[in-house]
Formats: sequence, C-alpha cells, structure tokens
Amino acid sequence: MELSNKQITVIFKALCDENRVQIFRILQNGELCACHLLEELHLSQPTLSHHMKVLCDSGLVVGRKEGKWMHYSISAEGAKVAMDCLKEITAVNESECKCCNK
Amino acid sequence: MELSNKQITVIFKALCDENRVQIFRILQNGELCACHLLEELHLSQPTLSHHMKVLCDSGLVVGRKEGKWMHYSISAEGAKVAMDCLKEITAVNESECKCCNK
DNA sequence: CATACACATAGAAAAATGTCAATATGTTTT
DNA sequence: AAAACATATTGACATTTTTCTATGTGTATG
Repeated sequence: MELSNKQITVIFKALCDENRVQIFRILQNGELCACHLLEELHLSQPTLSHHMKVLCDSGLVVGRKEGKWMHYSISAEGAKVAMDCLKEITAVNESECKCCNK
Repeated sequence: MELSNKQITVIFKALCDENRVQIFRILQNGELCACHLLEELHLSQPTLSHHMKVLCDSGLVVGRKEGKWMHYSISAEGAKVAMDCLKEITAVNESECKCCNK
C-alpha cells in the first residue's frame, strides 16, 4: 500500500484522544447520527464536529448524509487499512540482504 | 484485555508523529542504539530522547541498556497488544441484545 | 581520577491540538 | 416564506506537544 509517514499519522490520530476513543466505543453499537453521539459525550456540538472530521480524515469512520442528519459509523475497510499499516510498520525485516537472505 | 481510553491513546500516540513513524522504519532493520538513530534523523539528541520515551511508553518499542548505550527495538508483544486493541476498538457489535442474538 | 561519551532531564519557546461561543449553511417543517 | 433544526465553520483561548539549549547522571577510557 506504501503509505507516507504523514498518512500514517493521520490514520492513528483517530486514536490519540480519549473522547475519540469513546466515540469508537459508542459507534460499536452501530451507526449513529451526530446529535445522538452528542448526547452521550460531554462536549459542545462544534467540538464533536471537529472530532468527527478527524475521525473521517483517518478513514476509520465514515459519514453518511441523510437530510439534515449526518450518520457516522466505523469503517470496516478503514479498519483493515489501519491494521495492515500497523502490521507493516511494526514488522521487523528478517533479512536485510535480499540476495543472500542473511 | 480491557484497556482504558487513556491507555489506548498512549499506545497510538506512538504513530501520531512523522519522526516517530520514521523511527519505526529504521528499527525495522533491527535493534539500534540511540546514537545511530540520531545519525539518521534530523533531530537534536534531547528531542530523540523524548520521542524514544513516548515510543517506550506505548509499549511498541523496548529499550535495553548496555553500558552507556541504550538499544532500542520494535516489540513484537507490544505490536500484538496494539493490533488486538485496534481490532477491538474498530469491531462492530453484531448483536446488541445478548439474549435473543438480534 | 579526570576526561570523554551516551543518554536523560529541566526549562523555555514555538507549533499543534482541543475546546467553546458565536455564526453560517443547508434542510425540513409549519 | 419563516421558523426550527442539525451540522459545519470561524475565531479566540487554553492545553498539549514538539523542539531546542543548557545541564545533570552514569559509564567507560586515558
């Protein structure tokens, strides 16, 4: 996939704030609109909006507009990208030298 | 494992900074001491020391003291914890109601 | 034992992030 | 069309993070 260092930071920023982690926990029960998320969090509406933007930018959450509501849910594809990325960046190269496999 | 929101943020803060992501890329080739890491990064020695502390706090990197050198490497166990955590936090509950599996 | 070396810590400045009140935008309802 | 509603954006401020210089600590070496 070859993500840049910058792109990797954008993905994992999703999980670097306690409120955002809490949002994941809430969304685990299924898609929810912003106003319902707001009810479960001690945050102002603009602050929630900001966090949802960070989450969507990461790809781990997707938003779906329906009339005046925004429905948010955890993205299985985004989660897969993040998993692959985490696996890749924490992998240790067995052999540094490709030709002799040493 | 049941990690708190706070603990989760500590893990993923490791990957929220471009320099730290670069450190992972370097450590993928194997254990390295701080002074050699420093050669490959455009950072001051105290700044690197700060980043290594963040990385060790996350559990994704471990340090090993040998004389006056600190050797750092990627932790396979830490990576596993992070993977499990990411998987858990991005999982969507199939059934909200335990009794009827609906 | 004095000096050099590797790394950590303290303290300060700069940059990035999180937060809210006020306001704007777009949608539905009356 | 006006009012109400859901969400986004703006601008300001507080907190956190990143970064550096200066200094401290522990270890090896001459």
